[in-house]
Amino acid sequence: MPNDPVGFEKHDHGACITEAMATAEAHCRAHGLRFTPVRRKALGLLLQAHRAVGAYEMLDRLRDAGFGSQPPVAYRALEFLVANGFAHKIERLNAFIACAHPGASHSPAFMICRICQSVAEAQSSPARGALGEAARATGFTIERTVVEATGICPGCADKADT
Amino acid sequence: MPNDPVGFEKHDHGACITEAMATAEAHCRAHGLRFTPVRRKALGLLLQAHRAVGAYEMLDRLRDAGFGSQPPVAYRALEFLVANGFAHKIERLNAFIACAHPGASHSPAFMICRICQSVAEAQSSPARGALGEAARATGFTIERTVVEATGICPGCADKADT
DNA sequence: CGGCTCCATGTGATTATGTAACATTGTCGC
DNA sequence: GCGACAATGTTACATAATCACATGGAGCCG
Repeated sequence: MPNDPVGFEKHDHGACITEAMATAEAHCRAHGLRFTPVRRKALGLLLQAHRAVGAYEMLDRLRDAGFGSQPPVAYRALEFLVANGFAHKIERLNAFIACAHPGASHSPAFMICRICQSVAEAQSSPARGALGEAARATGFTIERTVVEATGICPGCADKADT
Repeated sequence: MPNDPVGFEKHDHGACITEAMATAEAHCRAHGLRFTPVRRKALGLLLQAHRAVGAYEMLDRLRDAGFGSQPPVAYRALEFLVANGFAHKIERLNAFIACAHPGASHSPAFMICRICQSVAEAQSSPARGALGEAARATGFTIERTVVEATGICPGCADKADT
């Protein structure tokens, strides 16, 4: 597996982590949610990794950090993060990634590089466009959408050119 | 599990099956593909079911029909159908469904009812819209897209009104 | 025909992913 | 403190998917 850098562009990584944690912290306080140690650790790990992380990989890290060692430990923490918009599940990869725009209104779309597995998050408005039209036409009520594109990220495209 | 009718509208089911099989048949002949008994049976089962079918459910039916009883049997047949556009994988459900528009250019979008699990297929053009814009902006090359909306189908909305 | 190659199939074994159920512990409001 | 409820931990299990290797049939070439 390649995959260390990610997101297609460079970040001030440390700052982006601290900020995301602070945002989550604030959101939980504001909404009476319990941002417990496992959940905090799980979000920290996702932010640190800065890529899509499988539930069982998360479980390993959580065990290393002294938490329980059974699957539900990881799944519950991830479920909490996803439910509250701090993370997203990438269906194509059966993996989870920290949200890149916490707080934003959120109908995310993802671009997944099939070479290096990196994932970038963008916004989408699926209700507009062909899908929304089809939904209105048939009487379907959209509650949530998954939009995931697979392809080649700029970094891998460059390497391939060589 | 509810789920017998599906697709949100009524069909002439028999005719739609025969036609889809014929289309597949023709496509294979034209492209030198081998439309073998397992593959034919698998497509038939998908069309018959007219809903999303898991790989292991497919395996059961194939075994009943006298084919092998190990997972690869189902996965290989499904892989063939998907690769050639006769079926699609619904990532949200880890299940497969017969293509509703075989032959069409194909960038499908799905509407999945969270009550009755029914699935309808629509066309999408993800390259236009917010996602395409983001891809162009970052230099990402889109090869394939997954677009899946979950929500409530008209049938279940009616029942809920009661 | 005989032999070759390629692809498809069958099978056993294993890995990966995800849930159900239930006991225990901790937190919060009263 | 006490009752209600949320969160955690663990056992066990269910579902989904892949690897590796042997067998068998279709088509080609000589």
